Amino acid sequence: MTVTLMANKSESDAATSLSRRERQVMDILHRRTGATVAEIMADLPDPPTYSAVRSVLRILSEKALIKHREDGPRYIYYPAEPTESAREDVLAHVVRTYFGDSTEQAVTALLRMSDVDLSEADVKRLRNSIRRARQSEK
Amino acid sequence: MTVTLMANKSESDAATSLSRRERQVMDILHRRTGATVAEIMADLPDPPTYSAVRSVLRILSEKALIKHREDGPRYIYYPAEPTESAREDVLAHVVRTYFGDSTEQAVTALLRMSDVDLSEADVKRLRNSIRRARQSEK
DNA sequence: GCCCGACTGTTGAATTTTCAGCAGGGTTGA
DNA sequence: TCAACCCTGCTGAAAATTCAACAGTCGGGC
Repeated sequence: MTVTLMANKSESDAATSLSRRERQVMDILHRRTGATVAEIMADLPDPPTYSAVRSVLRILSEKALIKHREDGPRYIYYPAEPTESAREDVLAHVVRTYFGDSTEQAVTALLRMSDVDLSEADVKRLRNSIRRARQSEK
Repeated sequence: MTVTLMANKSESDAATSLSRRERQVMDILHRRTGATVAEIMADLPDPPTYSAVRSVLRILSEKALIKHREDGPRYIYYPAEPTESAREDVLAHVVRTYFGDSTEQAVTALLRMSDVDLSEADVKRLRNSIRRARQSEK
């Protein structure tokens, strides 16, 4: 039997090992589920030049963190790992770092933040979506 | 009357504007709620030298993102903004970036990930903790 | 009292990240 | 068909980050 232990410091951190710009670009690609260079540039804080953006994209490609498809004359870049998969990693990181690994506290904070009132109806909806999600993954 | 608008791209990003090491160190400080240089160094991926860590700490101090108190002969560093406050920013960022601003989806993912079953008892517990949290903030 | 060890403050260099300019190729519209 | 434009690929430099070495200070044990 083989057991894989996650070293306490690594966390499979393709996540934390990115540079500032790299991370910003990845965020944009997840938010927009794909974007052109122009769109990325527009969304970046302190927008750099077109060339600068393309440099970051080249590096992300080399690291195999993004892919692109052609859309007429231009490229549309998107995350190599789909957003749905990345979600788990991100949530795990946040829960561990900011909530002492307590999922419950994280959920509480989320609901509180968003002024969700957790009425009966909401609970039912949550239950259903969780159930559906579980079903569809089998 | 003065109205402050949040530019759609800024998100008050003291968060996304940090360098790789800076972010890693901030994460560690939040996780441990304060740490010595030695502890930080031990937790960093690809641990650099003692001096390197201290450089990052100096920069974070200059940016007023961390403080320190003395503990006998050494310093204990901790985030200037307490973890509780930082939580909101982080969650908002994650929800926006990875869940299309849908808090509900984020909650669902969290619960699903952690195999929480959302029984009656759990719901009650959640309700209570939210209620308590709301009370105590008034 | 004195030495030893551990820690901080600072300086400057190596490395990485970020960036701009230029050349080449394809697409579009007249 | 042809020209203008937009986009990509690439190269090298500027800027920022990351790092190591050194000097000084403080506390603790002998």
